[in-house]
Amino acid sequence: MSNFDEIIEICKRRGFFWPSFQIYGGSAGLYDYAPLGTILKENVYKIWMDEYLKIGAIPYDSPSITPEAVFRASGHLQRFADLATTCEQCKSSFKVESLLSSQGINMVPLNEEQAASLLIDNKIRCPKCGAFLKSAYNFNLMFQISSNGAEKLYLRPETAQGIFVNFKLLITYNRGKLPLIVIQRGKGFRNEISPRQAIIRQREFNMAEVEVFLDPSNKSSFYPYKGELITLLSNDGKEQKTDIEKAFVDGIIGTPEHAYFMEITLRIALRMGIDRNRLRFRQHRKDELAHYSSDCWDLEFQLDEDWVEIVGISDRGQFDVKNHQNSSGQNMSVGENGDIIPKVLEPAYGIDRMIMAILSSSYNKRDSGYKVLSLKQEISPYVLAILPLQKKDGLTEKAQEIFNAMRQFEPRILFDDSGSIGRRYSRQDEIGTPYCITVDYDTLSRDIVTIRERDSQRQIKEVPMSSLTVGGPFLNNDILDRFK
RNA sequence: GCGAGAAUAGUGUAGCGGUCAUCACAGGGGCUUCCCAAGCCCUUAACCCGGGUUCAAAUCCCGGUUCUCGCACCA
Repeated sequence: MSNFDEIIEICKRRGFFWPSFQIYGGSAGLYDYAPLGTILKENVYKIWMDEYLKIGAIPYDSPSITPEAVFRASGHLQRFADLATTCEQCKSSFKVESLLSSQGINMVPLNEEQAASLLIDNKIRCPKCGAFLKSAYNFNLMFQISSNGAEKLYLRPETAQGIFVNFKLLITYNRGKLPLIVIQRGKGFRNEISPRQAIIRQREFNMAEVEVFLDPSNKSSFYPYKGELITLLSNDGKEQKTDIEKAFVDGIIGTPEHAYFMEITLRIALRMGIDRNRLRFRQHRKDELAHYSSDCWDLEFQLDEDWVEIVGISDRGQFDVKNHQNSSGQNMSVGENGDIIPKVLEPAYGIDRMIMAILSSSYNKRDSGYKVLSLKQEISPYVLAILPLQKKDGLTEKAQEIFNAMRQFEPRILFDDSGSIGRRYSRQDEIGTPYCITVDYDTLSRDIVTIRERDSQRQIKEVPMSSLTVGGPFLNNDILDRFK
């Protein structure tokens, strides 16, 4: 089993995520977050939101269902509904548009019939086997949904458009000031041809997007501040471990705001517990840029042999705001003279992939072969488990009493009295709970407990019960400093 | 979407025409043990779905679904 497979096995067995609708055979590319994964995901979102609120971002929440007009303006309608053809002889599939352009025909067919007749009229052959291509079909990556009105509706492939269309309200909310940072978490939907690798490529997935609106004429308000060290792979093929500020000064990263948000992104990933040594920023080649993007740096995570994109930080320029201004007729310019169309930098986070990166970074095996998720305290579904040493002599009742007191101020807490104590420690290790409190005979006689730390397996003994059951959140307790 | 392989308890698996469907782990209950998945006993729990072949199908055949791996796709 690969590292990835082992993590998936734990996630299914312990309840981080499960394939959806299994009793009816399942459905490709859809996953449920199980109980532990649901808490973990909220913790991930919280860190993300915290870091952006810190720098003055304003949050937003728009619908997943989106009318066609929005995607006509954004360019998604054309770019998402590619016309494709399949060779009847060798079964290979191709984009009609790219076949035509390779023959010097620069036409974009508007529908299936037109695409088919273009193929036939120009006697286009299959690049693989040479057979004539005769038919075309619509290859749509957006989910269209039905409604009782005439208007066509789609499930959004990114949350961004919900922000762009309401730019005017948002900039007014911000009292007309640029820069403006708007953040939105939510579901995105893409009709992936072949969903793969559990929660890595899904048809419905969790995103967290940031739209940074900037004055295109002004000097940037953002400048890399820390000089974080990370591997950069630029689109000229050069790879180097460097600091981000220096990379900007050296011209590897094009703009100071791009560098700044790369640093923010790296900080978020590290705070979540993603392994720095398995991260890199990779710049998109010109030919792989999205239709709205002029430059893009992805934060990628190494999962077994593959590099997986977990965040894309894309320079969208004035593309979206301009398009929506033109299509809607609404004036979206800002500034004292009303003549500024803002440009946009977009850090877009794939939350499911970040979760996979977190789990993979945290996964370890002890010498004994038992598995541990060394999740950061902020991220782990539960921070604490209360365990009676044995199930008799009133230890369970005493442990229950402590549990009931502590859960008043520490909701991420578990109680477990089944099996042996060692088994219970292992169970908590496997779901990443950083601390266990053991209730033993000394607790009964002297009101003291033992705290056990997950990664070191070290214990602090003789901790007065009252220091835990009265007061604030468990993680704020000074006693935990003794594990450092 | 194509090609190849696969699908059996919660998880990982054995069985490859006739089995009370194997085993391990996990789960529940008990005995034992006062600190790291020990041991013993009991227990819950599965042949992806539909059709066909056959006296008899988890097993063979045909569809579908899902998964894995390649190719393609990833705006």
